Amino acid sequence: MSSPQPFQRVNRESTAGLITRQLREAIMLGRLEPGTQLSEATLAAEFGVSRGPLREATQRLVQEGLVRAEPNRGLFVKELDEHEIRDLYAARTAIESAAGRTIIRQHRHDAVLALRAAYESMQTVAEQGALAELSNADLDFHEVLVSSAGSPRLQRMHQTLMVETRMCLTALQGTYRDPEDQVAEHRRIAEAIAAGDSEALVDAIEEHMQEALDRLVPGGRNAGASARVP
Amino acid sequence: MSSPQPFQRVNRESTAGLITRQLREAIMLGRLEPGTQLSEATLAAEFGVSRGPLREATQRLVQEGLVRAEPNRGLFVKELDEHEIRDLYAARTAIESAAGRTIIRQHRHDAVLALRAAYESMQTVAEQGALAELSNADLDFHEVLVSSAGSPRLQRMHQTLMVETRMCLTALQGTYRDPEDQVAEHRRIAEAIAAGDSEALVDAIEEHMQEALDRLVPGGRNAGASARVP
DNA sequence: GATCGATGGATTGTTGACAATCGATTGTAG
DNA sequence: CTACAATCGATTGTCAACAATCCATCGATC
Repeated sequence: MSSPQPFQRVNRESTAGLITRQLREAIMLGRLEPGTQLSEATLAAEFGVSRGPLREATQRLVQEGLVRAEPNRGLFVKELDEHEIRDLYAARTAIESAAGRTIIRQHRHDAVLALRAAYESMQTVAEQGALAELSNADLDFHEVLVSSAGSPRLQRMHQTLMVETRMCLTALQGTYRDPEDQVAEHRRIAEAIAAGDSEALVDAIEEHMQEALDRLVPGGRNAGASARVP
Repeated sequence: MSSPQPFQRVNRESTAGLITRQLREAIMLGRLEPGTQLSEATLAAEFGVSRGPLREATQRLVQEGLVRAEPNRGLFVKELDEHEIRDLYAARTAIESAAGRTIIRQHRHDAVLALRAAYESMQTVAEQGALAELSNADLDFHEVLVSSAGSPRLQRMHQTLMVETRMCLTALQGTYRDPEDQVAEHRRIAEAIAAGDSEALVDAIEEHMQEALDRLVPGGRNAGASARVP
């Protein structure tokens, strides 16, 4: 046997899949603003397909939580309020902590190397002052973190969360933050894993998420899901 | 203003939603055995609807991971191999630990009460010797655990995992286990939360999941996702 | 003047038929 | 008897038209 996979399976992605990707990206990057109504007929015409595949695509996005469907009313791009954003980051904390703990438990040195490479890549673009690229490198780091855990389910759940995260980042585009701090937080996460210190890892991730939240929801302070008593 | 929600919104569930639920339940309870091919035409005829809504329903299940779609071949009920089951329980560990930690962090005494009620309910059915009911009560406990955390995203991810869990339980229907142990494990989880001890909580959940794994995959021992070196 | 009811426009929800694709079967040549 | 090629059946993928539903606007009545 020569190479294990001489050729990649010819990828005949379904049209629904293609449309899903395009729509998801449009939402993610803010090209479709939150709250916008999506007309099936209009979109179908724009994509040059029938309403069948398009409907399938939008239904996927509904299930991903990026689109809200009001029965017999229409489809609307999901709007993320403060509550939603908090929940998003809580969920990310859960997934990414679990991923990190898994890596630690399995002594995955290759994962550590990949994570170091990821934050060093952040460092590089940070020094170049490419803020947009830094954002991508940031997301890449988290992607590497979760994919290194080798859990398809965690990874799939995380992907959805990362799309929403990108929505948030798009929303506060322009806000400045010290790139060095940003890189440092990720280094701290990676090195906690390298050191096999689960507690330090969870602390690092929780603080990292809190940091992000503070920039996204400047007003609200602690207040978990409850806030029943003032 | 009288009651905050005098009446619940009239629930006109879409036909696709109804079909999705029915199919999901059939898969969950083993009425549709893993590996079975699902014919759109046949199913549509059985449900008495067109292929449109039915297709939408199956696509949802595909995205939930309960059904595998081979392009131009057909739909097949997902089969859970050992690897999948391990991943499933790893993902559950992640979600449920996070849920528990959230409850602890927010000092949600109501959640503790709900959890105690849940395992006491287990205790009751265990004493009555109703094994099928005990299974349900078991799943209920975990449902309460995650829903108490008040995170829509964690809860949604968990629901999917619980359906797969039910598939597993259906598969090993008939295997006996000491009900007292089963209840005790859940009590330990609940009391770790009551005590606010995050570490004890995670330990309890991890052992609980390991216990379940041991019964589901008797052959395989540790071996995470790797098993590279014997 | 305010409330209730009817009409209109637009949207989704649903349907049945058509086309493209794939795997298995069968037939044929070597 | 084996290997290859064409055919066949079945399935999904796709489409355009139809029906049902909802919201907004407008008019009538109290």
